[in-house]
Amino acid sequence: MDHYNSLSSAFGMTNNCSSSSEVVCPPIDHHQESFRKNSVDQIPLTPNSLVSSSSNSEAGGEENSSKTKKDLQAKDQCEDGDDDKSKKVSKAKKKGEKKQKEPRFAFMTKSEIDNLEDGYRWRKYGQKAVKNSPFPRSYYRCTSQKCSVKKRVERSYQDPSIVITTYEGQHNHHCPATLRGNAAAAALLSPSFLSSQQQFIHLHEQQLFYNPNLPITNSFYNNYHHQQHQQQAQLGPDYQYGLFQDMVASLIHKREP
DNA sequence: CGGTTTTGACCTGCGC
DNA sequence: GCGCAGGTCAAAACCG
Repeated sequence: MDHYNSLSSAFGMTNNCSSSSEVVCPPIDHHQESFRKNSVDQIPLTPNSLVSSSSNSEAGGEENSSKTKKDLQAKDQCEDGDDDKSKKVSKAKKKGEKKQKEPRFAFMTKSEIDNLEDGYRWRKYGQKAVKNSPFPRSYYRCTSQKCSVKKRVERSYQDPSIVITTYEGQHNHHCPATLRGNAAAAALLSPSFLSSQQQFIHLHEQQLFYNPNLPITNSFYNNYHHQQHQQQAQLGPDYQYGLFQDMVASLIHKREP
């Protein structure tokens, strides 16, 4: 299990990933059925501001309300009796305190399945059309109470075969799932209170562990590297991927004679 | 019947 | 200040 440790160290498995920055993932190429049910290809991703701004919004927003909702919040919500304006949830409270962003961790997965099995249980709480994309973005929250981890899932409009998953926050409980009959994999995952970044690493480490022949090739790495340069040029210095380079390089080194 | 998904409205942040 | 886009809420619908 050598590469296991190398991966962890490459990512700096200590909890301090720079806050408010979105970390992207390495490309790990594996087509064979891994311990997950999905066959996937993982590719790097983007930083915090995923969406660029432009003009046309096909999403639009049916603003012409059909009056339906309205009263819902007006009713039990305003117990204070303040201005009806303040209705809505008290979510944004914390006066003065600017809501800090949780560290995010995003990666791309080549899969026909949108919602990838990651061992945790999620409840969908929203879906939005994404500007310039025909594919909607789905919002999920961890079903465990007291756990505030969220994830977003969307399909790349550039390559519809790619699913972009963004985790936000850190689980404060054990992994409840059994990962599709693979008890060993579940066992590996469960003892941790992992950040989403760490979770991702664990997943890949497990995949590598159970699939020693995963094709992590130089050509794949080069392709990945090229993509990273493009992404960085596009997204600026916040885009972090140096660790991934190290990690992938280390994998190549270990696997290639 | 309880948990999950769907879906339109609302909130918030940001750029102009 | 306004408008847009992303994110969230919660009633209703759906499903086991």
